[in-house]
Amino acid sequence: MDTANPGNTAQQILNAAERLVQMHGFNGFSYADIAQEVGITKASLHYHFSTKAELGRSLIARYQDNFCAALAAIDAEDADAADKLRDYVRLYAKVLRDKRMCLCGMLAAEFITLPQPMKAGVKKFFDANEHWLSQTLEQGRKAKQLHFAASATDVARTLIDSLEGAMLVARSYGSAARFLATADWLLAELGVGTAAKTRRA
Amino acid sequence: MDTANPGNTAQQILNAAERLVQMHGFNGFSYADIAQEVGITKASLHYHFSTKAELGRSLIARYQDNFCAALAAIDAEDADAADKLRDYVRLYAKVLRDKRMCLCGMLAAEFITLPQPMKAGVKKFFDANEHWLSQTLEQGRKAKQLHFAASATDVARTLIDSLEGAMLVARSYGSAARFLATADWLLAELGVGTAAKTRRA
DNA sequence: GTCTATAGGTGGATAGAC
DNA sequence: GTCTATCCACCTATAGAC
Repeated sequence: MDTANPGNTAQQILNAAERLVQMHGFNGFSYADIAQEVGITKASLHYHFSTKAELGRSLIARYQDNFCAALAAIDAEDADAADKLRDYVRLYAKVLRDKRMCLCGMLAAEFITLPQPMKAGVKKFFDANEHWLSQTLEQGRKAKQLHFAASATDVARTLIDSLEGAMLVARSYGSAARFLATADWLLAELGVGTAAKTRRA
Repeated sequence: MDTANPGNTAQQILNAAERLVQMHGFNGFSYADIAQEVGITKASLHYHFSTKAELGRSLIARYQDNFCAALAAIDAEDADAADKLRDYVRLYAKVLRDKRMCLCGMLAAEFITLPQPMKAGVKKFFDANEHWLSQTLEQGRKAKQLHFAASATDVARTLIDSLEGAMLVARSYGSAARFLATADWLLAELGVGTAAKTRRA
């Protein structure tokens, strides 16, 4: 959790690897890249993560943990389903601001080439997103704040698919604005305004 | 164009490379993979495509040509904007049926790592999609068949982003049905029913 | 146009000293 | 925990015979 702590090498390795996967893909970086960024040799990396597959597995696990914590934080902060969805989109936008792709979106592209444990991790991430979104959507529908005809699960999947795709394409144009435009359209279709959070004052 | 023609080696190479990129990514295959599939040596590949970057460039160019031809075929067959959009979705679904990702969607994930000419080609592909969709959407709106509040360009971008993302995620689940569910939801939001084509007679 | 042979580099991974 | 040294498989690319 502490990027600046020089003692915590494993976390520094994960930080570097995470950035590299999100930027270049799992097949687009090497141990040499991480070694240079962290400032140790390739050989030393194997002490912390015996194989690249094991490093990849750890990477997804940490990403999922952090993501789920962020979702819990949203639930703690917002009572409103519409506010929650807006903050959910902000979570994606924050990743894109560093010109990164969602870790699991990137891995989804390379899915076929991944070792089995990583494949399972990627699906688990999407499943967790779907679960949280479904609940949030259902909550909003019951409160007559969100409006949609399909099942909450189907809409949740559409949101995941579309937001991941919006990140994917936005990176080719180097345009976070393009991502936000698509995100706004999607939320608008559900009845969520794009302006600042609804305040009850 | 003729997969079975044994004389047309360049096309066979492109066919193999296209499949490999769509399945594994540009950084996820090698000349050895193509050589095996086509049945010639690695060295012979360089006679047809001097470098991997040049092969990638040719790949995108052919893909774009075929795609634009498919769009022209849709325009020739359908008068109706709703029918055109349904056929557009079918174009994507057809790619996914072979468990492939859209070539340029895959390359968008690896965008940062691509040689410059390939980057330009990927953008051109998305731009062509946007142009065709914008026109089709505008046509449908004028005919009061499609309904949307945003600009045709913004909706076109949302459709591209969302369909690419739906392909991306669907591949992790090995589920074409998931792609189709998202595609149907998107079209439904524009007022396009998911049932068979509208027939006038 | 396709081959053999090979160059020159980089991939992940290991052994063993410190 | 980190290092040096090294292995071997694989990468893209080239030279030159056929």
